[in-house]
Amino acid sequence: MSKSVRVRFPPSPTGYLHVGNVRSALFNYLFARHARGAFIVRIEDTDRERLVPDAITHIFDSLSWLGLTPDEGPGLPATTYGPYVQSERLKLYHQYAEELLKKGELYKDYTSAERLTELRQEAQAKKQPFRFTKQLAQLEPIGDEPYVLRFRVKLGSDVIWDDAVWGEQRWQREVLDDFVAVKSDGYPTYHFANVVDDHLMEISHVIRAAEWIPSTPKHILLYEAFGWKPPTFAHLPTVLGTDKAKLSKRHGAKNVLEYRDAGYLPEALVNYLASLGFNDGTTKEIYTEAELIKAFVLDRVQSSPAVFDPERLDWINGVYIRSLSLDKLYARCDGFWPAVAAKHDAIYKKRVLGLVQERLKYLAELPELTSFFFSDPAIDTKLLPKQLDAAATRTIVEDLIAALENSDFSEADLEKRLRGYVKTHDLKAGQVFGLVRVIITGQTAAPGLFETLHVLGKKTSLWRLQAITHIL
RNA sequence: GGUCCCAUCGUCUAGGGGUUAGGACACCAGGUUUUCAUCCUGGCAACCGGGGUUCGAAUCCCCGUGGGAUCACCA
Repeated sequence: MSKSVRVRFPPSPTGYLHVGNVRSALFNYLFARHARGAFIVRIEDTDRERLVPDAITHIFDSLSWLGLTPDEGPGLPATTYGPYVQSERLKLYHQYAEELLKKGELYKDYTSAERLTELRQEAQAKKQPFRFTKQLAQLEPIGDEPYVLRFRVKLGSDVIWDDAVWGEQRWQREVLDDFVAVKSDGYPTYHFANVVDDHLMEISHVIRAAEWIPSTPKHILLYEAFGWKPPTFAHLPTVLGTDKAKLSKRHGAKNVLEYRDAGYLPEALVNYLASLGFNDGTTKEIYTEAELIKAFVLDRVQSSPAVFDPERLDWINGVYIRSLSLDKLYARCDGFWPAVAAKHDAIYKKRVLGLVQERLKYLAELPELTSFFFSDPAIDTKLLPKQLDAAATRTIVEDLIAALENSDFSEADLEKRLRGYVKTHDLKAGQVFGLVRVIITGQTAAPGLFETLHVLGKKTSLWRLQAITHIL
């Protein structure tokens, strides 16, 4: 048995979890479960300026909605690895920073922000890549200005790692710059805190988005400076928007809770997200979580970027909605019914749901699909069959009222009477049914007519037919 | 611009020295049907280009092109 698998998902509470982020969380989760290892959530709140107050709540709500339950993390029973919030680990970072400072791996830099911008602009003007080195640093204070701790990148052999997804990666040290490890406010940067924590928490695999590839060499240098063994790195392909650019706010990159609120099922989102950059080599499309866990291996993670396709998500969600039993689906519909449905009981709503289940792509469509079951629709007379003039329409409606007056409103009887009427009057079924459909539902597209009338009931159905005669 | 990465239908992808290059979404057509949806059947649609290597390349190599990521006291 090799060293146990421990992976982590380290969100920063500077924003909400969007689908790109959560894909990383999912892959970590699947990898951990597959290997019977630990899935750890660590909050990286070292950017004090951009903290978003309710982001942490949002992040945990998102993970729990998707069922990505952490084994270790904030709010969970304490372990020797905790705490799992970086702002509570400051002493640790200072202690390790001190160690590197003594070793000469870190140095104090008093360079001002203005000076830094100036240097960058100069480099820009000369079309040279800007690379901060110790020669550029201001090693002594002029007054009482704050300093940062920079990591000294020494020249040497290339930094190499064997990425579990991308294969061997090789970086020349010349292109790396002396990055900041501890900021002037005393907080560590991502690079520093991340490495210290991953080591202390005995993280075995760092599975994160591909945008981290360029900073991985810095992390490796840090491991080297400490004399620590780096974890295995596995970078996940970027998730792109339809315009092929990295998914972000400007795509309206929806955050996870927005999908919840639109009535996507978590298992459907998980299924879809898992297919973004991973497949098991079969033609299987629909996976339970257990199947994903079983199938998930890093070997089969893609290195080419994947475009997020909302239409495919809709399809998968529809598949899941259709596969649910009526009771189970009903249980998920809370909060999605139109307001007018409130005064109706569960039995009635379930019957309605039964009629629209196969038409739903996501639950937020419920109101537009079902509102006429709960309140009389407004009738747009332009939707009535154009082949019939007002007089003919009126006659048919009146005949129909008479024909249905004695019906028991079972689907079978409804069908018998309506078809019978069409036949004896030598009319077209489509025309008459279309007419009734618009009168009853206010729409030209709706569930089956007999089922609809049956569920709606005799009183409401006849009432709607009668009402229309007044406006014809 | 520097560095790095990526490249099979519009999209997600399978495959990979010799295949009719497979599946799914979307789209189109037909069937079922009272509409819509579901369901069934069929169709459209791809190996970025050029050189090599090879008996043979979409597959391996090189170059080009295109796309992406990243170059912060943000993560």
